[in-house]
Amino acid sequence: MKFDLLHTDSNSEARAGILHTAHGDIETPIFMPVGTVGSVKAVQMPELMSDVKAQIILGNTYHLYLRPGLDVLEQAGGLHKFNSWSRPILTDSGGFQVFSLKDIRKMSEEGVEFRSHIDGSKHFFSPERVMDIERSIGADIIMAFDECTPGTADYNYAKKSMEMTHRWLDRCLNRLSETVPKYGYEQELFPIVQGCVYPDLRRKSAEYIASKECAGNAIGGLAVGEPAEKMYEMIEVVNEILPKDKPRYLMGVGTPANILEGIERGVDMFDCVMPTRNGRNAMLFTKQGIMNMRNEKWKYDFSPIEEDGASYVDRQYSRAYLRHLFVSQELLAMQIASLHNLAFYVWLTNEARKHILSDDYESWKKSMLEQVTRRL
RNA sequence: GGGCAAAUUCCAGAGUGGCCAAAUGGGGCAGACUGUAAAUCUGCUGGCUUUCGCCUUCGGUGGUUCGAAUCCAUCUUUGCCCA
Repeated sequence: MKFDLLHTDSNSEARAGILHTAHGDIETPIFMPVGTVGSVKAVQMPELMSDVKAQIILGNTYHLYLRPGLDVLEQAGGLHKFNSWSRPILTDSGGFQVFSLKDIRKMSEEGVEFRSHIDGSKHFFSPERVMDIERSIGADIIMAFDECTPGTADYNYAKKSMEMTHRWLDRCLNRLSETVPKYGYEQELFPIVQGCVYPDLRRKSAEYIASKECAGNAIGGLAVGEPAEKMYEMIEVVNEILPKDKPRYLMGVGTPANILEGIERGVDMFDCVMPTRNGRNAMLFTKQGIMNMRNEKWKYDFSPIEEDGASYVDRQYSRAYLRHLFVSQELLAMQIASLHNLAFYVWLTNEARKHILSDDYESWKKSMLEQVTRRL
């Protein structure tokens, strides 16, 4: 896996590059749709390819391990073949579930015991086990098993948690060195910086992660309860240390504004459930601002969803029609909204890339930021 | 023509003397959602007022009572049964 850094903006840390993987190239900065259980909810693969123009999607180790299970994935020949997504895939390790499923898991130095959210059964995730599972899933980029520390953690907890995540990283790397990919193409591990909102911890973590010289590096434990300003500050602290010649992935972020701010601070890759989840819940992100499609104000608005939107659905359907679909709880509403939002997110990062390459990212970002944060 | 039953706030439907502006569900309106336990969750839903509170409302009218959605009389409407 190779990363070509094409250009860095002269007025900020914003970068444009290309990440080469076994399943194709990824032009950065990029937004990666989340497909937790092997499917980007409410969106078909052909739509994801040609309408959203997604270059890479995510899967989740914890969820795929529980369903469909490793035997199915292995017999299918890996996740790419199973879900028929031929472009790159990244799997998150289950580290986020350590955070989001904190009530049904027990953590120790050895690893994490989850009680399945589906049937309550017990499953033990050690760093070694997670690497084996990610081998079986067969993503191009596999994330290290970490603890996603809550943004509200105190210093001592954050420090201990970070140190354990570092030890887990070593165990992940060891396990990977002892095993080989199952499906004949390379898999690269991205380690994850933690350290909560504490600059010295973040620096320490970034140094440790950088020292491993992995193919790419991730920043985790952000957008989990801390103020946005803290998040931006932590990105700056970390990106001063993470190598410039490797892609930087800000995990789980975020709003269009978060993404523009992240790019400005040198982040190359983003993922977030927001475009799909909020889309299913009737929230549309557009370059003019945010729309709640359930609102009565769209009832008689027969204009296109977004005149110059990034997807065909924006011109195919009117606001009044989409509102009708949401009010009627029609499945098509979620499909249209998800497709629209994902297309917008990918468009936003592609547009950022163009402006980085033409060296006017800062001025473009400033005007775009004003627009996307408006409420329509 | 006779008998019985019922009429409640947008809808359905509880409530049968004060704890009732009135349960619950639906609908409506608004908000939340950041490496997905989420097609989920939260709030509001008679009017006025910052709160206290006041006013109007349980088919119409007239009563009984300190007090009525609740009791009585009558009218209207609807449903069911018998002819």
